[in-house]
Amino acid sequence: MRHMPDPKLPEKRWSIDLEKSIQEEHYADKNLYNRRYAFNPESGKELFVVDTPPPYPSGTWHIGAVAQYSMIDVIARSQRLLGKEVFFPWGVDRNGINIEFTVEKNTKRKMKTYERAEFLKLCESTIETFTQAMRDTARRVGLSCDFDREYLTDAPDYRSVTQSIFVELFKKGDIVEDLRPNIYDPVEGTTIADAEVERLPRKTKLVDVRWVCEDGEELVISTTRPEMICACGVVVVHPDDERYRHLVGKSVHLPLETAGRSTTVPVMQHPSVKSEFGSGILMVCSFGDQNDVAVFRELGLTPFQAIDLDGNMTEVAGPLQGLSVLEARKQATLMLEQQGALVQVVEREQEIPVSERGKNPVEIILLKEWYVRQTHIQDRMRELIEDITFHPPRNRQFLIDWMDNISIDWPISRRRWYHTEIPIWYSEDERRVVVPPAGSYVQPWRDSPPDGSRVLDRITREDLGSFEELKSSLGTITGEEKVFDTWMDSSNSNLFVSGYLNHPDVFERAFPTALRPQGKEIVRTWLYYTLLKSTLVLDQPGFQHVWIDGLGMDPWGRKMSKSLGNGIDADSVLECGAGGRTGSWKVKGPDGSVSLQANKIGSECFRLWKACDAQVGDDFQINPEEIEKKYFGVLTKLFNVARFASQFEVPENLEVVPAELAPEDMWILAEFQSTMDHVRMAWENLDIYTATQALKTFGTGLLPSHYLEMVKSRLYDDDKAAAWTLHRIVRDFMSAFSPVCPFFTHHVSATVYGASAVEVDAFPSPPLPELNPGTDEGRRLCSLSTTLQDFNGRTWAAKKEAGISLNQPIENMPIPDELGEFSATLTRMHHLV
RNA sequence: GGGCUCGUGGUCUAGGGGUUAUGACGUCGCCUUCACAUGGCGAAGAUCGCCGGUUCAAUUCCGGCCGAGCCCA
Repeated sequence: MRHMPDPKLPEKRWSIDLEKSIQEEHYADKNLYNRRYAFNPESGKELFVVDTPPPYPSGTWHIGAVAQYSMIDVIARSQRLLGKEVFFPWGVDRNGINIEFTVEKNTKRKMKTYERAEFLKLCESTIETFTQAMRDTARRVGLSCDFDREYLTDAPDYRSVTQSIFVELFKKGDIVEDLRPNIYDPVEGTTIADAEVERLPRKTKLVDVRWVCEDGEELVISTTRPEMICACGVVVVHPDDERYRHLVGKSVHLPLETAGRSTTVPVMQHPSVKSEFGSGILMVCSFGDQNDVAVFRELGLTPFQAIDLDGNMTEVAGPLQGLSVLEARKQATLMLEQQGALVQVVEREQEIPVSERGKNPVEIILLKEWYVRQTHIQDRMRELIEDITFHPPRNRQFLIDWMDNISIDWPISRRRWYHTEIPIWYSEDERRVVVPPAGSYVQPWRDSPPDGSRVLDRITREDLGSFEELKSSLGTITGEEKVFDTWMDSSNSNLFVSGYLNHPDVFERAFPTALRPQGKEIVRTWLYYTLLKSTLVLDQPGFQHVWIDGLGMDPWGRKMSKSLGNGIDADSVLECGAGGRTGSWKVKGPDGSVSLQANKIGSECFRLWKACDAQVGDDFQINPEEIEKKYFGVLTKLFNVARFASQFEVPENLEVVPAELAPEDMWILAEFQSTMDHVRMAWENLDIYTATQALKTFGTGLLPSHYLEMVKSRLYDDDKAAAWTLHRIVRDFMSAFSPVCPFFTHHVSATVYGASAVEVDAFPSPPLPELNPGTDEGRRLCSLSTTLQDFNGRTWAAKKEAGISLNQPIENMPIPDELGEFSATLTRMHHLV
């Protein structure tokens, strides 16, 4: 046997250390990096802008989110491979109450005890350290973002867009100020949106209170909020409830003392009453819950303001004035008891609404706040989103469901600090407002209006003239102190990355934004609000495609959370195997603590796992042991195929098909072209799963097990056609596979073929179009594959049966007639006699 | 309490009205050493959550129930 040249790929196998050194090289050379991945709108290619979810830096990055980002990267890379000019932005969402909490916790001081400017500085420096950790993880998992164009939602350029959009919508009348019931967190002192409310189970006391009608009839009403009696506007019963029909129209006395209001309320009918709950009679207060809000609105009642901004009872509560809500509740119960109006108290489990971030029980109170009008535009939004392709299609339903529930406008003002400021000043008489010109970022709590600001009528929004001219007539102006809800910022992300305001020429070509990838848990917030903005501002659908992924779960299918102790750190998985260190994780399972171990994972294996293991939209279980077991072997196999190929000389020109291809070369090319056709279509459809599965099946199955075994001897004999076929397939395979494993394929292709797979900007074309799927010859050759695999398998099995090694001759293995064209090859391969 | 989604060998997963239900991991047996034991061949292992209905035929369609997840009240 003659000595074979050393393989061009020197490493014996794929390793995490190799992966890391390739990665470091990849990110170190900035010029090269930008040439590969930076957005160049002038390239002449079709634009494909990805509205990357800007992560919120809060210490560690959740592994489920990192997995999702790696798939967004796969999409970005696959679109580049298809020849698109991809903008894969890297943005970081840094506004918000979370960082305020972190600073409060770190310094053990409440926000409002600081100077506002001082507190903002603390927030900014704290969030910057978290941001840096996130940038590192982004590179470690291989994201090909345009990092030089990083945007931060707390930076002036981003905030100016938010402010400009506010001014625009205010002028159009789509943003209004109003005194309305608001969900309010009295502990944090801020309004919050519907979407930020969650429910926690808590024990509460349900008290049955005796009320007395004008005519002396007594009725019993159950309530968990006796302190709200002072804000009661009406007592209601169900229209079908025979028991109480006679009460309708009567007046009942409030069972507690109040101040400055009528001491009786009417009894009316309302269908929202649950007749089987308690006595079936409901007191409606401003505001015990959302249903109360609806009843007040529907019956046209004037609400009372019973709770102030600090969460204390107001004047209307009479003797309870000044008490906190909880104290007032106790006191009210006590007073009812003393008056003999208390029938009974029952302890029960109830889900109470709390703020998502502070976990404080929220109140619904009347406040003057800023709102984005949204109820009037739902029908138009529905029409516009028809044009958006959802991946998977069924996840469109999450959005529709949420939209079905929209009944009130979106409150966007918050009484917090580390957020974008509401860009408005009020005249001394409060009838006029000053707004800044488009493109500027202002902080009205400390700045004066900049040049170019306009004066508007506060109610009619009529433009009264420039601020410079009218300045003296406004009196002392007051800057707005409130800020925006963070969704007001992040729902501009697609506009921002598509060039809105900043790059009008790009925006024209890039909008609707090609792709919004995100998790399904923020459909009702991020996706919904973004689409709302696109509708209000541009009357367009915000996106061409929306790709909604499932959630990362623990190995038992449960949500990962701190309280369950079942979290897995992203970096530990990506670094598993580096420097020979193994990974081990202690995870709390349903039956106690479980120890998981893996030897090597890294980014390529991690990405391959996510690409192969779950379809988009499905929740996925994250188990490092399984990731390694199921997918590291695939990398090893593919690496070995490439390494094996790399010992044979690479033909001068891989584009020119040799004249003398053998039948098995034609066969594998037909199979390869069929695979590649599937892969190309899958990449076009943003279908990562199908593309990766097809490549994996071909690359670890037919190619090595059957084709390589068939042509080995030809390769050793220096057969040019076999070498050409193998190299052409390996090279193009690496290109098609590069979106999933960019560093792996880069290494192989750059080392063996001198051109990196990550730079390929056209999907590899089939070398023999006459063998494409759909052609007769292509179909014929592919149809032989089953028979061929079956024959090879039977032969190997027969040798095993006979106890002989694979390179021993074997008798009585007739080659099936269909495989006639391969008979010489098969005879030589199996040593058939 | 409501809505939506999901429920396929031990584990994860493909599929879809019709003869023996896909693949992977794991398990077991055997093989090999001239690309690859991080390999190859083979075997065992599923009443496709449960109960009804539609149908000549359902795991696949419909309804109910149970379980999981997300969201809402």
